[in-house]
Parts: sequence; structure tokens; C-alpha cells
Amino acid sequence: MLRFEELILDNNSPIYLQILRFVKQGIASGTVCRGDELPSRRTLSALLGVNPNTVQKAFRLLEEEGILESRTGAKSVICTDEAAAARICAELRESDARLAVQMLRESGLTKEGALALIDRFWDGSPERSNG
Amino acid sequence: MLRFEELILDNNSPIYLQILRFVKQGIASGTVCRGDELPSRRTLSALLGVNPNTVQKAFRLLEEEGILESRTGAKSVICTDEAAAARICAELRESDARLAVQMLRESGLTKEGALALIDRFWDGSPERSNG
DNA sequence: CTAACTGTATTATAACAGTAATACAGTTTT
DNA sequence: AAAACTGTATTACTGTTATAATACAGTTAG
Repeated sequence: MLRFEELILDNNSPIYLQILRFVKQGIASGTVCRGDELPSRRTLSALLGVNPNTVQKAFRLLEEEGILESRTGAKSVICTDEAAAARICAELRESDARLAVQMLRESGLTKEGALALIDRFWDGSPERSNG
Repeated sequence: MLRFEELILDNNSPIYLQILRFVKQGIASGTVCRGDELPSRRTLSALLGVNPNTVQKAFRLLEEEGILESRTGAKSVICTDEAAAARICAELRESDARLAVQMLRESGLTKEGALALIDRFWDGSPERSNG
């Protein structure tokens, strides 16, 4: 099951998107699968200390993406099979890669320069090749 | 001189940040240097088709970073020497790399996975390793 | 059935970012 | 000095995000 108590919210992006991503990552990693129930909007909002409508927004988007099934009165249920989970996993990473590539391209880097920069920054501060 | 007429604005990020980056890239590439005048807020806003205050916001930030010198009534002047230009150049790319790395790490990728993804995405759509 | 839960919908408020319109103040040019 | 330019400051409008209160509707457990 998803451990929402381990979801630490930050202020850099909308809360509903952080919840969305958390659920998607849970699916991508196999932590949750088809048939698993999610906590109710009210329960989760209390747990996270946010407004129920903020959770509702995230859940609504999950439903629109076909990840969640909601019936009025009943708890919401994950409805992704393994293929869908793999797709979500790929989407998560591809969207990140797309954003990263776009960002690096816009700064005028070549592909090789970008790869070198990523390589240097991954493990910590880069060597200063130039002041 | 900076050729603002070649600055194509997009809707993915705030205009004032796009202007800011354009000027910084001009400095980093040596297109402008210390002593060069920038077009007035009004002139540039008319050229770009945006509000003068949007340009003003970018220029104010440039001044706060010590890149621009403004006196009421007179045109704003670039005040970065070569060392500052080199620093800006490095900052531009390092900040991009930091953001890219952070983004890719958060999606759970390894360094090798991230490099491979960047490599695949740089020239266009990646091969689908999995459906 | 009833009570307590569930999801859904509506409306309102506040804060913030981005953009815009306008007025004010100083410089430059004539 | 006057006109035309310049930067600066104030205020306002818009959209997004987050929150909140409330009402309604369906399910589940007793």
C-alpha cells in the first residue's frame, strides 16, 4: 500500500501535483496495483494537513488519466494493470527527460556538453573548468 | 549589440525571465559588453509586444544582479567586465544542469539511466524500449 | 432502515505571479 | 525653457493555487 505518511510536501510545486506524482511513482514502482484502495479524500487530507479539495483535485486528475476509478460513496480504487503501470513509469521518466533536455538545449549547450554537465553534477559539485 | 528582434517569446515561462535570460546569454556569448546601452523599456516593450513593466521587471532584476546600471532619465548600461561575463556564462549552465539533475534524480533514475535518457531525447523521440 | 462513511459539486476567500495602465520624476536634446 | 525622451512607482486586472465551508448523493456497516 501507499504510505502517504512518507509523502513530504514542499512549496516548489502545487500540492495536488505532488500527490499526483506520488501515486504515479507508487504505481510505477509496484507499491500499489490494480484493485488497491486509496484512503478517502477526507482521511488523506487530514493525514497530509491539506484541504480535502486539494486531494480531490489530485484524485480527479488521476481519474481523468484512467489511473483511478471512483464511485460516489465508495472508496477510490487503482485500476491500472501491469502494462499501464509500465507505461506510467516510462511516462514519468520521459516527461522528466523531455523537460531536462528542453532546459539544457535552451541554455545553448550541445548534447555532449549537456551530458558532460549532467555527469559532473550528478555526484555533487562540479570541478570549475573556468571562473 | 543585442538583437532583441530575434528573441522569440514562448508561453512556457514568464516573459521577464525570458528577457533576463536573453540578456545574460548575450553577455555570456560576448554579444554585449560593459558600456553597451540597452534599448529603453518603452522601446523594447514595443518591439517585443509586451508591457513596459514586464521589461522593467527584467531590467530591475538585472540591476539587482549587478549586470545593469540604471539612472532615472538615462538609458540603462551594461556594467559587466569579462570576468563577470564568464561567471554569468558558468552560472547559466550550472543552474540549468542543477535543475536538470534534480529533476532526473527525483524521478528515481540512476546517473547512467539519466544520461541514456538525455542521449535518446536530445535528437528527437526516443526508441520505445517498452510499451 | 439508519448512521456513518464515501465521492461530488458549488461557492467563497486569500495569496501570489504575471501583466497592464497610468502617473510621476529625471535626463537629454533642441 | 521646452519637448521628447528616459527610468521609477503605484495601482489594478487576471489567472492559478490553496484553502474553507457547505450541501448533496451514493455506499457500506450496523
